[in-house]
Amino acid sequence: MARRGAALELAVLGLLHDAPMHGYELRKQVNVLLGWGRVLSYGTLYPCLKSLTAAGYIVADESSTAEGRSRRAKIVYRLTAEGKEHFTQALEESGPAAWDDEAFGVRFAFFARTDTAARVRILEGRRSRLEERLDNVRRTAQRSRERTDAYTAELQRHGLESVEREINWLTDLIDRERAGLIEDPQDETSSTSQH
Amino acid sequence: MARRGAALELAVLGLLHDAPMHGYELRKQVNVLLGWGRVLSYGTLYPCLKSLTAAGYIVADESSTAEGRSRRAKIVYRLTAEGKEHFTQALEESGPAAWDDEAFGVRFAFFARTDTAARVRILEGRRSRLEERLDNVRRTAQRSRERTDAYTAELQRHGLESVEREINWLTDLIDRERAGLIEDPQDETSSTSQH
DNA sequence: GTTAGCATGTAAGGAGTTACATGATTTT
DNA sequence: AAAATCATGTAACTCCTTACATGCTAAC
Repeated sequence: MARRGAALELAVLGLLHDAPMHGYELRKQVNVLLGWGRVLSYGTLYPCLKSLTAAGYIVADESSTAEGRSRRAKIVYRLTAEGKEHFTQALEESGPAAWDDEAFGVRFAFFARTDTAARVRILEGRRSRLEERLDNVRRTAQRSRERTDAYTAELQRHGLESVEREINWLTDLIDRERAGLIEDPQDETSSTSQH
Repeated sequence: MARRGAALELAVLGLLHDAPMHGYELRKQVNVLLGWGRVLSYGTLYPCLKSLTAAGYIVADESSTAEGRSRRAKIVYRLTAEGKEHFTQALEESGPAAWDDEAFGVRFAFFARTDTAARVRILEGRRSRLEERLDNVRRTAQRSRERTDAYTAELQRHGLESVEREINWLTDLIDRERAGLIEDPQDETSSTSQH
């Protein structure tokens, strides 16, 4: 596994883990997880559902609305036992595949079902990935005498600032994880969540 | 035009407008324009250069290093008159095609060669696109009782904050444009352009 | 002399979009 | 009764990446 399109599959599996759903509803939820206003098309979602069905991770319950014939079926997808197993295993993975731009958001969304150690590993991995990028950019920016107009400089500045902010966010989250301020929602041990 | 892959073509044209370059150097520069640490592969760049050559917008100067035979050629690409024309025309376009995530960065990078009116139109278009997204997300977030765990909420919060920050950045830039604080580098007439 | 960076490409395939095609249900 | 939203899919296409294949040139 750890293919490129794994993020979508994981999102689907995780959402169906919460509750069975139609493809239509699923798409909206996936859009939230994928975040930042990008919308997933049905042309991507339905083939994905098909392949997950073929793999045996989900099943399609067609409630054929009585007489069955001409009516277009409404399909509710739900997770199988194998699907649950697969999802759980996928959540253990805390290596580079979980740090990618795409995958990270989805992994983060399911942190409630990920154990603390893995959470910290993922957050730290993500952070060092971004830090790497940051000084990569900074190095090449110095080295090559590049296009020096004010707009290019402003674009660069703004980009760096955004990444720095992202890194700070991750640092805060890591600190909070380590301090145990974010509790496992399954745990009933009193969580004194401090904003 | 205004195809999806137009951003890369525009970037190449714009960079070659500054100076003739090897494909190798071009890639590095494009990476800067595309920003945020993404790197363009040769598998994308060279076919693009080929198609731009076929279109007559650029020419490939092969300096066959004397005897010409077995040596692998080093190729310097440079803009033709038609390419220059095409680029200039492309910069006039200030509609939705210039507000896309991909395209916007590239358009911004060439703002020095774009007139103030078009700059403001693009910045405003970009801003309203982001605002649209923002309250789209906010609306759907309220409506559907969705996954309520702390991590999903935090992800959402962080995403919204980032977009808001982006909008503020754009607002500042628009104000500065209108106040004429950023001058056209070519212009010597002190333009206090007040929209 | 060998590593690192410079330099040019191609073939296969993956991930996703757009546009199309169809129909049911709810709200106004 | 019309409009909006819910709902399911497919075919063609595009952009881009990965992996491969080749060779030159400077530095250590």
